[in-house]
Amino acid sequence: MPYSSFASMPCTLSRPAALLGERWTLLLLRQIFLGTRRFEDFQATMDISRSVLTDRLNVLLQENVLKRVPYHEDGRTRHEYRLTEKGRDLYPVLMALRTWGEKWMAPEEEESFHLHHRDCGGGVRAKVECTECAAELTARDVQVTAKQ
Amino acid sequence: MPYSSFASMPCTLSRPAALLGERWTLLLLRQIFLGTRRFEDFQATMDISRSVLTDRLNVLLQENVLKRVPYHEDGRTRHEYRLTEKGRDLYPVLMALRTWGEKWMAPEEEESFHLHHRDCGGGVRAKVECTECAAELTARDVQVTAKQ
DNA sequence: TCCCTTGCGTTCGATTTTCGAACTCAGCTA
DNA sequence: TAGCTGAGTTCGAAAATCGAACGCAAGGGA
Repeated sequence: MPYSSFASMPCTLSRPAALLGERWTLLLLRQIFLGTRRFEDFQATMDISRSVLTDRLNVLLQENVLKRVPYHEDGRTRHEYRLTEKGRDLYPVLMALRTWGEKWMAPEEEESFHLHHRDCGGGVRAKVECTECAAELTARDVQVTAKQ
Repeated sequence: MPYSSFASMPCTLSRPAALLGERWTLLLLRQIFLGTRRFEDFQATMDISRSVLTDRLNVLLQENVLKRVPYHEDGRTRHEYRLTEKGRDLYPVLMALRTWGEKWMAPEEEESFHLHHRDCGGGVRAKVECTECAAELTARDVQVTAKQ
């Protein structure tokens, strides 16, 4: 079973994991959420090779995580990469990574960006919760049952 | 800048992203959360090559996401791989992936596992919330400011 | 004692991915 | 006309991954 075939496994976790578990994809999404939209800017800020950048952008376009949007500059039409609704919905994944990174991989100095809620100025964190009782859940609170 | 150097960037998102954005690592963690603990079982369920499996397990051991725990079977001592507290804390990341996968990549048939809260039987989902007002947040509700 | 099995790796040559540098191409601009 | 710029494409070299075979230590059975 090659790595890519996880993309077709009947598991709601393994397919996203196969997509985002490709080299550069998570870092690319991080840049996009930070506002980067153009090929040259991805190349400059991440220093990814151009061919791999092309490939990753195309995969995300195909998966409908990104869309190409035309814009005008200096009188000519170009395209930029923007998140679709599906792409914007990946925000909790990135925030879960950040929340984890802050707790467990933070260096001595503090983080380089501050995130806060526009309305109230509070901090931001990812969590898992029960859809019924709204309790915060850890792996131990969750029972896994194979579907019959 | 090679891919691996993101591991040392002063960003609480890019370091975890560089770690989990390595091929197989997310899928390996998925198996571990599902209860797989032994080398042979990882090999059998994921069909990853043995050398890469060795490498990924070692990276996760080094990062202190996993620990080796001795156990006895047939009178001899062996080791299994278990999550540390740091590793268990990755649960929200995996659940965020799953929540996204369910919404956006679910095939016609339903998922192969059911997850539910042990105490009340409710469903499980990942979300991002404000640490002050507890509102659920999307990317648009969050302001990013560079730390000065 | 000798041989077989098991679990857990390591080694190695072949195949895939990724890398970096150069090249292409279209549409301005001087 | 020549040059510049954004957005790729191409291609040979380097790195990562693959599958299959090998190693090895600790039982168990004959």
